[in-house]
Formats: sequence, C-alpha cells, structure tokens
Amino acid sequence: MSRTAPRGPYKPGRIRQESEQRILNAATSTFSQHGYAGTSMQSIADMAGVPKANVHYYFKNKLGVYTAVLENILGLWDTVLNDLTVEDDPADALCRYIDAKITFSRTHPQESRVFAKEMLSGAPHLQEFLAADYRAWLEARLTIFRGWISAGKMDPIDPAHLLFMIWGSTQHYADFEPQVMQSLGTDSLQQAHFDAAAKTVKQVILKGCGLTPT
Amino acid sequence: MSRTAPRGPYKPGRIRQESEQRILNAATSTFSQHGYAGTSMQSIADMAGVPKANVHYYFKNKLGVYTAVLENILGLWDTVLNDLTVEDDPADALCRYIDAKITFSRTHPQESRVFAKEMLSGAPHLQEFLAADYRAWLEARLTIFRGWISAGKMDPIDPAHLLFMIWGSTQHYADFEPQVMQSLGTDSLQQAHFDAAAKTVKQVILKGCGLTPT
DNA sequence: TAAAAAATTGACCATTCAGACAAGTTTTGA
DNA sequence: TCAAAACTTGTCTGAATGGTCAATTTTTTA
Repeated sequence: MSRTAPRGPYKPGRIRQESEQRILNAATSTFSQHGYAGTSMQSIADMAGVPKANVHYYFKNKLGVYTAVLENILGLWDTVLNDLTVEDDPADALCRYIDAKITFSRTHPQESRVFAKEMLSGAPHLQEFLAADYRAWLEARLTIFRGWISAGKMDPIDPAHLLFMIWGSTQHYADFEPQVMQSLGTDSLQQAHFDAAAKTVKQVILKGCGLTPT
Repeated sequence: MSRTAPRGPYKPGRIRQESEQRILNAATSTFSQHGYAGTSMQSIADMAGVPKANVHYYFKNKLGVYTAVLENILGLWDTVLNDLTVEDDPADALCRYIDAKITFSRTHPQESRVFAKEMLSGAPHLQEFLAADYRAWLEARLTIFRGWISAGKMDPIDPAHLLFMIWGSTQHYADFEPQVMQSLGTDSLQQAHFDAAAKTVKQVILKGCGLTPT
C-alpha cells in the first residue's frame, strides 16, 4: 500500500483537479439532500474526507462551491441531451430524448435534485443560463417540433407544453423518488422500474402526438 | 379604525386560530422559497408581523411549524383532489383530475413547492403519510384504472406510471416556474398559460391512453 | 538537491440562530 | 368587576456556522 500507492503521474494541477472533484462530489451529495442553506462547509468537508479549511483553499466560499456544482450539472446536461438535433423521424427522436432523460434521472439523481431545488427556489443562480444557453436550446427544439407539425408528421400540439410534459414526467423519477418507491412498492428503484417508466412515457407521448413507434 | 376595528366575535380560541393561521401562511411562504434550513424563526415572525417569541408561543419549535405547514398542505390536497372517486367515463375523470391538478399548481404554488422540497430531501416527514393515506388513495386509483383497462375502455397502460406522468406534468408548472416562464417568454404565469397547459396535457394524455374527449 | 510553489490544517473570530424565560398586557368568564 | 387564563414581547444564552490566518508539510521545478 505504501510503495505503490496509486498516485497519478506528476502533472501540475493534478492534485487540484482531484481535490476539486472530490469536494464537488461531496457537495453535490449534501446539497441534493439538505439544500443550500442546510449544507455546512463542515459537512461537505467531512463527506469529502478533508478538513474544512481545505475546502476553503479550493473554493472561494460556500456560494463558490454551489455555483461550481451547478455548472457541473449544466455541463452534464449538455453532454447527454444534445445529440437530438437531427430532424429525422419524430417518433425516433422523441423516443431517444425520453430514454436519455429517464437514463439521466437514473444515473444522476443527485444532480437532478440539486437542479430541481434551485428551480424551486426561483432559480436565482440560473438566470443567465436560462436566458442564454437554455433559451437557444429551447428555440431549436421548438422549431423542429413546428416543422414536424406543419409537415403533418405529428398532431398540432403546443411544443413548449409538450416538452414540459416530457420533462416533468421524466424528472419525476429522480425528484419524487420517495413517492415513486412507495407507489411501486419497492425500497430502491431498479433498472426494471426505469425501463417500465420509459416504456409508459414513450407509449403515451407518442400515441398522444399521433405518432407510431418505428 | 379604532371604534370598529374588525375583530371577530369573542369566541374562545379565536385569537389562537387567527395567529396560528397568520404564522402558518408566513411560514409556508418562506419555507417554499428558502427551504427548511434556510428559514429562520425570525424571518417567519417578520413576515407574519409578530415578534419571534410569539411564534414560539404557538408552536413548540421550528420543526413544529414545519410539520404544521406540511399537514396543512396534505389537507388542501385531500380537499381538492378527492372528488374523483367515481367510476364513470375515463376521459371525463382524467380531464377533471388534470384540471384539478393544474388549478392547484396555479392557486397553491407555494404549497406545491414546500411539498416538492420535502420530497427532494427524501420525504423524511412524509413517511407515515406515504405509507398510510397516500397508499390507500393510490390503491383506489390503480383499481379504477385497472377496471377501465380490463373493460376495454382504455389502452393497457401501467397505471402507476401514467399517474406519475400526470403528476409530473402538472406539478411542473408550480415547481419549475422559472423555466416555464422563460420558455413561454413571460415574467408571470397567467390564467391563459395554465389553460394552454391543461389543454395540452389533456390532449396528449387522453389520446395517448386511447380515449376521446367527451 | 534546494529553493519556490502548492497544498494542508488547527486555531480562531464574528455572526446568526433556535430556543428559554420572565415580566407585562389583554381577554375571558363568572 | 375582578381574578384567572390566554397572550405578548424584550432579553438572554449556548451552539453552530462561514470564513480567516498563519504555521507547517508536500510537491514541483530548475
């Protein structure tokens, strides 16, 4: 354990990168459970396994940690949900989008909850994101939907509200996990539950839009 | 203002009832915005327009205020969403349920957000509710859905996941208000927005379930 | 290998907060 | 009208928290 301790190659910034990531993970976990105010720097430090002063060495202050967590989440979002720009078959595209969102709820529930709590508080730290990146992302999708509709490929449905339905339905599995678990009679959500969820959402949304699975 | 100050009739418990309600309203507001940990007794007192010690006179402690707020919310929920027990036309019943949920998001956004934040934190104070009242409520609905399906009145759709879709879609308008406002290009949600939301949700869900509006 | 840079950490401080308490005022009921 | 009950509120306290700092150790670089 001492001779070949798994320390990476000696690159500048290596320690910083690893430490920041460890702290960020810990912060995501505690923020997701207890919210911004309910999370103490001490608790983040404890969960990361470092002294509190160390957290302050890597991040200016508590808000700095929090915004770093948020930015990390927006990055994940962007990574996962942007391969859907294609203007091919509506049914195909919707299915892939729904699958991706449900998968995100399964693989990143904590990130989803931090994001949701921020929204619930009025999204004070997401205003510029909402006004810039998100706005552009949304407009692109709305344009695609409108194209499908005017081409007669799907029913005329308000695209924004349709997106809300998909978001709301898929987010639900991460954000309202206790209710979902109680409803499904399980004490931990498994792959099978998410599969059933994706299946139902796709089934209802597609048919509801006048689409048939390919 | 002094001679006919609008004080109610001299009933025992009148002052208590009014004070508790005023404090509860203030607490709902601050809890919804800042969460449990982010809300101080002082801020509740300020918003209610009473000294802090007065809050402690009516409620044992901060957790006491919070649980009272939660119970109040569950009561509202129960009041609004329980006239749907009827086993009549599925399209009818679903429409009424969706309308009721959307209306709740519009008229009680703060309550919806407190509830959502509690869920996001793992619902530690809703366990008994989930295990008892909610469980019973859910089973009743699932039975109705299954009845409709086996009677061939609607497509075979997993009832629990269908309910999640409706919940998620409708909650979204209260819980993710900043995103919804940004998406709809408005800075306050109006009746018309909720009408459009209800219309779209009903349209997609009904058709998605193989139902036609009556 | 030695000086410089980066990282670690214990101790400390000012502020905030939940809650207790006791002294006073108002309301109620007989 | 008057005593008891209900209500009001200013003040205090111990604990927790965000943040600072300087001393020390580890890592990098030349």
